[in-house]
Amino acid sequence: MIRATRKSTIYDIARLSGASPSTVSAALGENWRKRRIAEATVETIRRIATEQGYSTNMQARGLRKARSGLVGMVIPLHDNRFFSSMSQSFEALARDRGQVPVIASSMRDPTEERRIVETLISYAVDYLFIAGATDPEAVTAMCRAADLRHVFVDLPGRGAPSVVSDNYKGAYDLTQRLLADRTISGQTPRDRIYFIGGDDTDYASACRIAAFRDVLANAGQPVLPEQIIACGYAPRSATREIAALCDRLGSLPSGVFVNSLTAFEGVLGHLSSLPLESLRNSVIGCYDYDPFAAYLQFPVHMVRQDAHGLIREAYRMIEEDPYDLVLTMVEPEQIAPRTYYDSPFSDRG
Amino acid sequence: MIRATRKSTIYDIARLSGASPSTVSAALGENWRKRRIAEATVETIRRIATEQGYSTNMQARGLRKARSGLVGMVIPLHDNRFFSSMSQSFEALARDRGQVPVIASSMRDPTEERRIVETLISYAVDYLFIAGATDPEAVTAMCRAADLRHVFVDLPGRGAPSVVSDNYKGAYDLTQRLLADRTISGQTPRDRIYFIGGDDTDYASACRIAAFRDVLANAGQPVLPEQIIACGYAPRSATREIAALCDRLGSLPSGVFVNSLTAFEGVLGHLSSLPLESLRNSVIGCYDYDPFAAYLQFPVHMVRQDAHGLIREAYRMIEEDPYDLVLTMVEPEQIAPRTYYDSPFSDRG
DNA sequence: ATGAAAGCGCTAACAA
DNA sequence: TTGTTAGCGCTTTCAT
Repeated sequence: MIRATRKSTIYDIARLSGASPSTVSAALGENWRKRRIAEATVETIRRIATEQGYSTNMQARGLRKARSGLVGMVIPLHDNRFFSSMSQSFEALARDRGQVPVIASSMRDPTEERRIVETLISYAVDYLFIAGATDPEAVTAMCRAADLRHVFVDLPGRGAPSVVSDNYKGAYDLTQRLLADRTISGQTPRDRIYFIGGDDTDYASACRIAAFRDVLANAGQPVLPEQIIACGYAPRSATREIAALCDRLGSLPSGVFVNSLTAFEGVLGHLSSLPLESLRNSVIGCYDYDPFAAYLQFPVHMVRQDAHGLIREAYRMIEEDPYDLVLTMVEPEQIAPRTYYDSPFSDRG
Repeated sequence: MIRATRKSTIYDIARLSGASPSTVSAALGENWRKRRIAEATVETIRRIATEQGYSTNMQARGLRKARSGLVGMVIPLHDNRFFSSMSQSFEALARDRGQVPVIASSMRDPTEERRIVETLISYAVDYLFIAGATDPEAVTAMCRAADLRHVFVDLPGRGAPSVVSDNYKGAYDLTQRLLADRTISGQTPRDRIYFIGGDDTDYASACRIAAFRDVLANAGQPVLPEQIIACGYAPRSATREIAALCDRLGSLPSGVFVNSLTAFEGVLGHLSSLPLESLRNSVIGCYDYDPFAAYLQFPVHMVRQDAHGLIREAYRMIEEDPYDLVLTMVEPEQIAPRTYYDSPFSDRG
């Protein structure tokens, strides 16, 4: 392997062009107009820079300017439709602004989250976006100390602007649709609608559960404790819980509100062991969207969160002056069963 | 909003502790042993640093050491099961090593890819991983000039070590399974197996097409040009092409090899408009895995690529001395229809 | 066992 | 229109 020569610096270009380092710096940057560098000089310098394969050392620039050109985002995990859509949008918007996105996943672990924020601050990111924060107060404290603008996404914090999905409305509408689609509406345990999946201490789930309760209460079918099965996000536990529920009831309940794709994956693990017939008298909804889940052999009502809208709003907030502590809601979309949905990104493979 | 005080530096800590900046630097770092700093001094300094909420300015350190602690990875897109799994693995492995991962998506655009590599070089990343490169030669040229270790993932380059999925074997096995599962095996157009989706100029697709041809040729059913429909990755075009094909044949063909999840999403758009009965005499396979696709009303043979294995190998390669130009293959896994698959990540929501 | 000083590559004030 | 200079915060010789 041939060892390359040292990367060239503005001093090399200065020497080669006969100009001074500061002239080179200006000529290569945006502000050569107000420094009144002769156009000819600029051209020569740029030509030489290109020839030498020069590129700005961003660490040096960042050190000098005390801004890095990096923008950080923390997400719970990469391997998730919703969050990876956020990443895609975030990257596009950051690049539009000439910034370099750094996306890190916290695995929903507060310690890891703090470590990541600390690291991003060390690298002097210009802004920080935190999606699904596990400890918003701690994040705000760290960002305040570093004088860093930040914004919460999907899960709000009180120390910074926040942009969240309208979970209440999304769940309200979904529950209503389930109610409307049900064939039976008695009051036996089997006739009820059950909520399964998620974590009720989690902000988003709490909102959805509240909406679920409200719709059913308004319909004169107040929710009993056993109708809320917040068994986490793991497919496995959802499989176990839905199986246990079916056992208790003697059949599938008349309706199931599944509170995440991963829980739905688990529910499916059980449903697929049932004869298709037994699904006829049940209505299924899932909070979150997956194109394949939309094509199962039974209809599934889904909710699609607007990841792009969330990030767009978050960027708006963080760039806005004054930098207000407002809470912005972004509405999710209801997806009818078997719809072929056209996402901004699903056209790329 | 309360404006925070300036971030503290080693000079602040030096002043507060009565030690010199260089002592502080050493005490805060790893090499205070060989600098024979008194243990007591180290402790005092660390205590004060913690009190002051000190954290290293990585731009300054990076500038001085000429390494940033950042590791870059380029992927085609975030919003994709396979690539986002790679991101997740990459992040974990980078963090194990105390590095900070920066993941950027190229949208499969060579210009964008070059721009990203350029940017990452500007930030002095320590290593660069390029997944699904569109122009490996250009990437290698840039990395050589910057004396930057890099490795190609999923799509090989000749200028650096490469780790790729064994697309030939994955497709070979999948095609054989389709062949074995078929009920008919005549030679009419309808009795053939069709390959749909992907881009035949793309390395991975080319390997898969080659395997597809070979299996069928070996079975005495040489592949005709019209059996290969490499219509890209967009769901839409797959829908159009499968519909056109069914039109031509008067029914679904006896087998379909779908060459990506997005193409499969499109194929599904058409299949769902057909009576379930008409699928009975067809066997469907998809190169790539999705848990929901595994639960459709008809059996789907799938192939699951080992994203984690790819990244693990890539890291091994890039850290190895000597840094050899070898090509490593990682085998994908065949997933039987309706399998409930337990991925390393699917247990998290 | 510790301090002083140079310098990484860049930008911005200030001079000329 | 351009050059000189200081300094961002850190690490690393080289002295002591």
